[in-house]
Amino acid sequence: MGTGTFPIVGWFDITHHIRYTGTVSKIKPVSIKEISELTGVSIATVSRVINNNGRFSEATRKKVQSVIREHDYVPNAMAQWLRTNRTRNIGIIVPDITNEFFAKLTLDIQQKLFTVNYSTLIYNTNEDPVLEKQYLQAISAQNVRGIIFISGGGQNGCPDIPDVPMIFLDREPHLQDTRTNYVRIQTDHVKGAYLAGEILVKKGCKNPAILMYKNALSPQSDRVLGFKTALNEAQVSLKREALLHVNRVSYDDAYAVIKKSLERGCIFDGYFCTTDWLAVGAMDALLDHGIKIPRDAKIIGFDDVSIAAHGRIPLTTIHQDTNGMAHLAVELMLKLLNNEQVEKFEYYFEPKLIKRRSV
Amino acid sequence: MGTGTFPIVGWFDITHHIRYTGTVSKIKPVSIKEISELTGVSIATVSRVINNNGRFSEATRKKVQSVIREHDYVPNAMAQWLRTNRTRNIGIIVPDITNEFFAKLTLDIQQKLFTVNYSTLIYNTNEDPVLEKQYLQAISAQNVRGIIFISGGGQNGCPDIPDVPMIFLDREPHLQDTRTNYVRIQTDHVKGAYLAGEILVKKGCKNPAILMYKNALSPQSDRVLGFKTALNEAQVSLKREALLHVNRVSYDDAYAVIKKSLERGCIFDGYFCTTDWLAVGAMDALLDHGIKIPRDAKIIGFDDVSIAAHGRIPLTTIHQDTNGMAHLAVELMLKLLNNEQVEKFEYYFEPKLIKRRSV
DNA sequence: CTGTTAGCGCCTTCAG
DNA sequence: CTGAAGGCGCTAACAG
Repeated sequence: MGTGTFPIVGWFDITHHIRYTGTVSKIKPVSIKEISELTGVSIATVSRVINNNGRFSEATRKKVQSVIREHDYVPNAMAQWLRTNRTRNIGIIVPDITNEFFAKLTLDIQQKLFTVNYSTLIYNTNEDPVLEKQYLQAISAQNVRGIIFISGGGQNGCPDIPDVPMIFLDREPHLQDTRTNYVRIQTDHVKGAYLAGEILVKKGCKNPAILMYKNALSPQSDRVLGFKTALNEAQVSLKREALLHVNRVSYDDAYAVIKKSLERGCIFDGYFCTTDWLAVGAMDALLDHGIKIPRDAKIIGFDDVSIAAHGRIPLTTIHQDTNGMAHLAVELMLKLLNNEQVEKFEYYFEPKLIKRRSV
Repeated sequence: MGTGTFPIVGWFDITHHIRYTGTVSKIKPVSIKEISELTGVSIATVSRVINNNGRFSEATRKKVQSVIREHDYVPNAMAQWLRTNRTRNIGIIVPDITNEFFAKLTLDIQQKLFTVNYSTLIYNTNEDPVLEKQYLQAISAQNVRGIIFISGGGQNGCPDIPDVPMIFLDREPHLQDTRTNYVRIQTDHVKGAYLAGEILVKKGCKNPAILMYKNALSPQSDRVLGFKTALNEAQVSLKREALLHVNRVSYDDAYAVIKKSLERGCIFDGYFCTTDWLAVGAMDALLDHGIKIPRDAKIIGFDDVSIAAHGRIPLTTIHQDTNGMAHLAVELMLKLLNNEQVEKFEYYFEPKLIKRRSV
C-alpha cells in the first residue's frame, strides 16, 4: 500500500493516547491555547510541533510534546477541518450493504482506510437516484475527502463534486471532461461472462438463456456481451425469447420469472444468471418444476457469493476478486488524495470460473 | 418515529437543491456572508432562517431562501460543528458487516438516521478488541454525536465515552455507574432459544445437542439458558457431551465440528445451532453423513438470515426483528441526543419461530 | 423583527 | 527559531 508519503506524520504520535484509558476521565477537552500557556510558548509554536511543520527547536518540541502527552491533548478535529477545509473522512456510496458482494467490498475498504487513518461514511442508496443525490449533497457539505462509489445506477445526472477524488467500483463514471482525479475499477465482466458461456457450450448447451436485471447498467450489458461472444464463437445461437428479465435482483423475482417461463413452455438447457441470487432462484424454480440439474439444464451465476456454495445444488459461478478490488481502490484513493498521478483511469480484474455442480 | 421535535427544521428546505444539478458548476462554495450580502440582510438573520430559529419576518425568510436556493448555498458543516461543538455523525461499531444480520441492522439504521439528517460512520471490528479500542479513539476524536454498538465482544475494557449517548444492540454494555444516556436493545434470546427447544422436544427429540460459538457472549449464554429451560420443562436431558463448540461462526467450522462428532460416534436427534450459518454447516455435515433430516435428526438455527430459506433443506429457525430493532435504536438515539429521558434501559424484542423443513 | 459583536479552536502569513 | 494577528464559516447572546 505504500504509506511512505503519508501526509500527517505527527498525528499518530498524538492521538496515540487519547482520552480513552480503560475508564475514561475526560472532563473538558483541553485546547491548544492551554497547551500553549502550560508550555510557555505561543499557540503558533504548539501548532507547528503538532503538525511537524518545522521552525522550532528540539527543546521546544520536547517540552510541548510532553505537556501534550501529560494532558491527553488531542487537537480538535473540527477546528482543523474548518481551517484546512478537509476532513479525514471518505464517503462510500453503495446500493445495498445487505448484498454480500457489496458488503465485502465495503468491509475491506473500511478496514484498509482506517489503517491509514481515514474514517468511512457509508450511504446506502437502494438504487434510488433521489437518495443518491441527497447523499451526494450531504457528502459534499461534509467536506468528505474522497468518494468511493460502489456499483449502482447513477445513469442520470452526474455525481460530480469538483476536487474530490472519486473511485468507481463496478460502476460507470459520468464526469466532466476536465476531471482527472478519478479511477474506475471493475472485474472484466465481458470476460467473466465469456467464461460462463464457454463452459456452458462446452458442457453441451444448445439452447441457452440469460437471466438478468432489467436495468441497463454497464456490468449487465458487459455480461450479456461476453456471453453472446462465447456463444457466437461456438456457433450456438441465443434465441430472442431467451433474454429473461427480472425487476429486482432477488431470489423471489428470479424464481417467479423462471417459473412463469417454464409454464409458458419455454425450456432452455442452460441459464446464465447475472447474479448468484438470481441463479439460485432460477435453480429452485427449475428443480421444483422437476427439471434435473445439471442433467437437463445447467446454471451458472456470477459473483461467487456464499449462497453459491450452499444452495440446493452447489452453483457453478464466476468469482470476483473483491479483496483485490478493495485493495486497489484504497491504494489509488490514497494516491489521488496525495495528488499523485495514476497510471490509468480504468482497471480490470480477472474473473475466475468456479466449477461446482450446477454445470 | 416521531420526528416531531426534530431540531434542524429548515435544513431540508435548504439542502434540497444543492450544488448538484446534472453536471455540477460549483467552483467555490458560497458562504453565509455572500448570502447575507446578496439578500441585504445581516449574517445573523440568514443564520436564523437557516436554522429556523425564529425572530425574522416572513418576507425576509422568503428572500433569504430564494437567494439560498438560487446559489445552491449549503452551510459549511464543519463551521457549524466547530461552533456548536457537535457533528451530525453517528458512529456504528459492528463486528462484521459481511454478516447478513449485522448488515441488515446497519442498513436500516443508516437509512433511518439519514432521514433525520445524520450521517453514519461505520467501523468493523472483526471481534478484535484492539481494533475496537482504536475505533473508539477515532470516534471520540471525531466528535461523533452518538455511538451504536452492534454485538461483538467488548468484554474487556469499558467502551465509555462520557456524554456520548450509546445504544447497545445485541450486546452487553459495560459502563460507568453514573451513565444514564444509554440503552440496550436485543431480542429476547432466552425466549428464542426456549422456542427452539420447545419445538424440538415437541417433534420428538430425546437426545438433543447444542452447537454454539465458544465465546461467552451474553446472547450465546442466554440462548443456552433458554434452550435448557425448554428441555427441563419437558424432562429431556442435555448430555454433557452434547455441547458442541465452534471457534468461529462459520459454515466450515460447523461442518467440521459436526463431522468430527459424527465420526466419534456422537449422534444426536436434534441440533440447536445458535446461528443459521452454523446450522447450515451442521446440516450439510449430517446430510453428507447419510443422516436424514428431519427424520433422523432435526436442526434449528437462529437469526433467520437468507441462507436459512435456501439451503439444501429449508431451515427452521428463530427470526429476529432486525427492522424493529433498528427502528427503535434510532428512535431512542434521537431521544438521548435530545436529552429526553428514556423509559427504560433495556428493551427486548420478541423472537419468532419460523417453521420450515429441518424440524 | 434585525444587526452588532464575540468568539468556537486552529493554522498561517508576516514580522521579528 | 518564535510570537502576534487575522480569519476559516458559523452561531448566539445582546442590544436595539
